[in-house]
Amino acid sequence: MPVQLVKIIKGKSETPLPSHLQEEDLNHLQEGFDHTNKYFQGVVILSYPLTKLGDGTDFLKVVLQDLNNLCSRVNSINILIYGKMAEDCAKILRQGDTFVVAGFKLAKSPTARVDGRHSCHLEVSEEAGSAIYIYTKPGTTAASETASVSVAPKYVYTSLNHLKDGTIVNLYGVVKFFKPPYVSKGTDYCSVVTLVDPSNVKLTCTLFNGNLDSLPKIYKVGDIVRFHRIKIREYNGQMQGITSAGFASLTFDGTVGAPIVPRTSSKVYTFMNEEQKTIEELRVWAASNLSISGPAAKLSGVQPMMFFDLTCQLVGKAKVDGSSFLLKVWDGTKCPYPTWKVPVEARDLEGEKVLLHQLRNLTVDILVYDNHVPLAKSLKIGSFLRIYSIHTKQANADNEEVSHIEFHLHGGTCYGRGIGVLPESNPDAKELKAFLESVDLAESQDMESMSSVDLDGTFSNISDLESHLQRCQQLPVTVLTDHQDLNNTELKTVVNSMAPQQYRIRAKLRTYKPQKLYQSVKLHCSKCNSLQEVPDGDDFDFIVQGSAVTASNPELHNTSWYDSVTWTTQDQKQRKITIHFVKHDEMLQQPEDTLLMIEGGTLKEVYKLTKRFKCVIPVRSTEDDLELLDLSAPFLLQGNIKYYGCKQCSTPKPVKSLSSIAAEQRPSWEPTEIAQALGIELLQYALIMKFTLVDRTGALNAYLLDYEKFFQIPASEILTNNFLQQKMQMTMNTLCPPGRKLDDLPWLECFIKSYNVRDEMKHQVYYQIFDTTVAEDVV
DNA sequence: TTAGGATTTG
Repeated sequence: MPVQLVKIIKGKSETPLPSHLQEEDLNHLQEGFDHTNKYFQGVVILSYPLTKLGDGTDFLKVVLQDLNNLCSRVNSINILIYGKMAEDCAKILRQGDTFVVAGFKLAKSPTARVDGRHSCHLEVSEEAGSAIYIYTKPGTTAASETASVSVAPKYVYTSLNHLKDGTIVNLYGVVKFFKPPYVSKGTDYCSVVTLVDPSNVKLTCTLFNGNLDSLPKIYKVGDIVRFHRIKIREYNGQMQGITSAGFASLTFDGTVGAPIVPRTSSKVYTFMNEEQKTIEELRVWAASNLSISGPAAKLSGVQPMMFFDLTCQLVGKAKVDGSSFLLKVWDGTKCPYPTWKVPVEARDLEGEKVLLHQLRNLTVDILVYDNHVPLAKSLKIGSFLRIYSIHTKQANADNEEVSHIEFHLHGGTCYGRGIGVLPESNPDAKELKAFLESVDLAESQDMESMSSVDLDGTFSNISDLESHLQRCQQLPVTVLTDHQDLNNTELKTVVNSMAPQQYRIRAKLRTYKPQKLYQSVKLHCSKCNSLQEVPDGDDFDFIVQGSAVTASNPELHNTSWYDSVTWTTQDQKQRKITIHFVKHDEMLQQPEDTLLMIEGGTLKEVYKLTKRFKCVIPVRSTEDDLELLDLSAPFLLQGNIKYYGCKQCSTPKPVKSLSSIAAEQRPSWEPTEIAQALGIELLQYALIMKFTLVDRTGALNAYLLDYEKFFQIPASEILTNNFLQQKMQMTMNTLCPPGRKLDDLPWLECFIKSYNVRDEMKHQVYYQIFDTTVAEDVV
């Protein structure tokens, strides 16, 4: 406790000084005396403003008067306070306070002749192990006025709803999101931490430090942190925390009832009963107000196409190439799928050879990329890790019969992707260690006993899985939604017939394209039948930025059907943003029912608004109305779906055409309705795939254009919903199980139509699947 | 300085 504020109750302090300290007389403050375990006490008669030295260190000069030597010629002495202590003292010190200093260094005072004070001065700093006690009378300082206990910590903590731009504060918070420290592009490690507290306000902090150890030791969402001297700034209209000089943190397990042991790199920190209470209160609050169920999984529970956090032990590591690095880890459980082995040179593989061999069926290879490589390289074999947001991917190599699962830690830090080292004292590391010690390696090497795995909870043993596969071989995995009365036509007959015609066929899916299913999502115009790629965010960003150049026309603000709000961003760019909230019955509706139009926002701000409001339409001003932006950008955003219009078929109308929908009894703000009002031909999200179908007579390629009917997954949601991508992958694995011989593939029942495509050069017949859906028990 | 939460497509 380097600086402590003590309140005097009835003339007495309730916290006596440590018993080993003895008071030193002013006259004994001379060079050559031993001042260890001594303290000097005086009354503050003068306190200079806090300043900074040339090297940026905070500095405070205080003059103390010795009340025991009031009659002496020299009865005052200069105290020079450096660093954090100077800053802390400056905050709470008042003239008239009693000031106790211990652990000081004594030096000749260069100003003694001029100021007539003691020939020496005392130098104190936290680094020197000094301690300062400030005794104050009730009502004389701001801190003591609010203190309700006899010992008030010197630190004042600001709740997250009271943060002000440009201040340096102390605060507590529960971790809602974090990126484990990673090597930034500058000189430091960086960690991003989002906190929340009972005021329900969030604060995202960006923390830098050249020393990994100085960043908060956060291991999971729900951990509780105490930050000292964090700087608050406004960024993009929101408060942001950033490390300032002297930043320090403590981190605590967020579990109610767990021991309160601060994790910190700093040797000196204050922590008192009052603060224990704060932690316990935050734990209780978080338990009922914060969802902390992370995407954790054991290797036994992994699925293709998922992102998860893995707590594991490092068994081996190897360099792969410049941008990737291999980690071999295990968690004692077995992955239910064959896992890939990254080929590396034996001499590049670090780790105990015997152990690597023993655990070969239990370790998985995780390939980490780009910014994670330096940290991965530095990991020690045997250490316990938590790897955040590992991606599992299903793939099959050309020479493999069955597909395998790959584990990737992609580059970047989205969603907290990264690697954290757990100390052995960490409860999760302890639990894992105990579990790993209990694993019977002999059993794990017996593949038979390990193969009765629980595939996504559907099959409890291998015979269930087999019978499911058999079912797939007997009953078709796709069914017709119409035309059941038709007979099947063999593929040879189909291929040899004239187009256009329609057929019912029974065939096997030998292969399909694209293999990367996300690549099958396109935008389709049902009017001109054109297909186009889904634009990426960069195009949108470019258009949004371009539109921000047009100033909002104030004459278009606040009409009969919308209210307008304009503000200027606090950042250097001083951008003006205007939002028009569409009203209903002259009233604003609940945000979740509200359509708004935005001018001058950034892509990020647009996305943020879609989280809260039903519809967002980016617009810009003209002389007499608002208009949509270029149609390469979405004209409408709902939730995380972006709606686009066909450039060729749309004739955009002024935005006031929307007022008719706003006037409806219950505006539903359906995209089709909005598009129609705005003269937009809505592009529909569709999955486009090419199926190579075979039967005993022949083969043909048939196209599938599916909005939702075939896979029973809305195509519009595939790109933004990982679960749906996973579901689609599983369906494809049933329709076309990787690594199977043709005989073992399941049957598909499809309805197809043939059609002619002619151009000047050639004539071709194409086939398209329709009126077909994946069987109910396959989805 | 760095990053400024909001998955890659190796």
